[in-house]
Amino acid sequence: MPELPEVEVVRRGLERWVSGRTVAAVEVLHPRAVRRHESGPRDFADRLLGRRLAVPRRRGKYLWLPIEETGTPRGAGSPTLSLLAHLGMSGQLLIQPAGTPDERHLRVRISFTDEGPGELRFVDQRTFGGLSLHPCLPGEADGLPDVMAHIARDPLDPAFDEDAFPTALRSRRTTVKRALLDQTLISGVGNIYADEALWLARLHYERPTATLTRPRVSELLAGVREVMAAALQAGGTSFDSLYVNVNGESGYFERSLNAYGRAGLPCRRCAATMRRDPWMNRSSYWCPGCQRPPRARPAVTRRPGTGIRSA
DNA sequence: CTTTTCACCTGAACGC
DNA sequence: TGCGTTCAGGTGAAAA
Repeated sequence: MPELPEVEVVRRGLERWVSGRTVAAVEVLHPRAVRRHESGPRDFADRLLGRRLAVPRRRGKYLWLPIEETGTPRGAGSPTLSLLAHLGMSGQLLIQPAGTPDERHLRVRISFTDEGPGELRFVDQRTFGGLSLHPCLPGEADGLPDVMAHIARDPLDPAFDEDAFPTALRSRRTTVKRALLDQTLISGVGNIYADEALWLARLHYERPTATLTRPRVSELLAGVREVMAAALQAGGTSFDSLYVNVNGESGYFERSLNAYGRAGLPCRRCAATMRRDPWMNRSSYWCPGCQRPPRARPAVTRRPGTGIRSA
C-alpha cells in the first residue's frame, strides 16, 4: 500500500534508472492501466514514442516524469507534457532486463533506445493505479500535470504552508483522521501512516477537527513527518507483499509500526491492549489507554441570528 | 459549496 | 475439497 515514503523510493529509483532515456516502444497489455489517459491506449503509446524522459517529480502519492521538449536546448522553458503514474493499491514500477518473463499482472511495458539497465514495467494486480499523459500547468517548472491542480502539497515539500495547515484543518467540519486522508488538505498520507501519526500525537481518530488547538495540530503534523521520515529512512516501507520498489525489492517496516496491524497487542507506550475498529469500510488501529475517544457530545444546531446552541 | 458514500479491482485468508 | 464471504484501500464521481 504505497504511501508517500514508498512513492518517494520509487521516484528515486526512476531518477537513477530512467531519467534521460528515450522511449523506443510502448506496449499496453491492459487498457485499464491507462484509463486516465482519455485519448486511449494507442494515443498514449504514440505520444511517448521517441520522447526523452526528464527527472521524475513527486507530490504526495503521485509521481510524474516531465517529457523533455524536442528541438530546444535542455532545460529551456517549462515542460508542456508529463507522464503521470499513480501506484494505487498494488502498483509497482520495475526495471527488468529485456527478455525477463512477463509478470502475471504486467500492464504496461516501456522500452528505451539505449542498452541501459532494462525496460520499465508497470505491474499492478488490482489495477487501481495507472499511467497517463497530461498537459502541464503553465508556469510550473516541475511540469505538474494539470489534473493534479487539486492535490495539496505534502508535508515533506519545502513549500508546504506551515501556518495555513492548522487553520485549514480546524475549519473542516469533520474528524481528524478523515482530514488527514483528504488529499486536498494534505497529500501523501494513507491509512497506515494516519494511524501511526495519530498514535504518536495521542489523538483518537474520531476527534472532531474543530476541537483541536493549533499547537495540537502542529504536534500531529510533526507526527506525520516523523513517521514518514522513519519510513523513508528504512527504504520505503510496506509490509504488503504486493508492494515492490522500482528495482523489485520488497520493503518491510512492520517492526517500526506502533499502531497499524497491532490489534490485541500491548501498546508500546502504555501497555494497554490495542484495538481495531471498522472505519469507513477500512480499519482504524488505536490505543484505548493513550488515545482517548472524544466524549459524545449533544448534537449542535445552527440557527440564523441565534448563534450556536445545543439541541 | 461541503461532506459523505460507494464503485472500482484481485486474491489471500477464513468459515462452514 | 469447495464454495461463499470478508478484507485490503486510494481515488473521484455521485449523492446527500
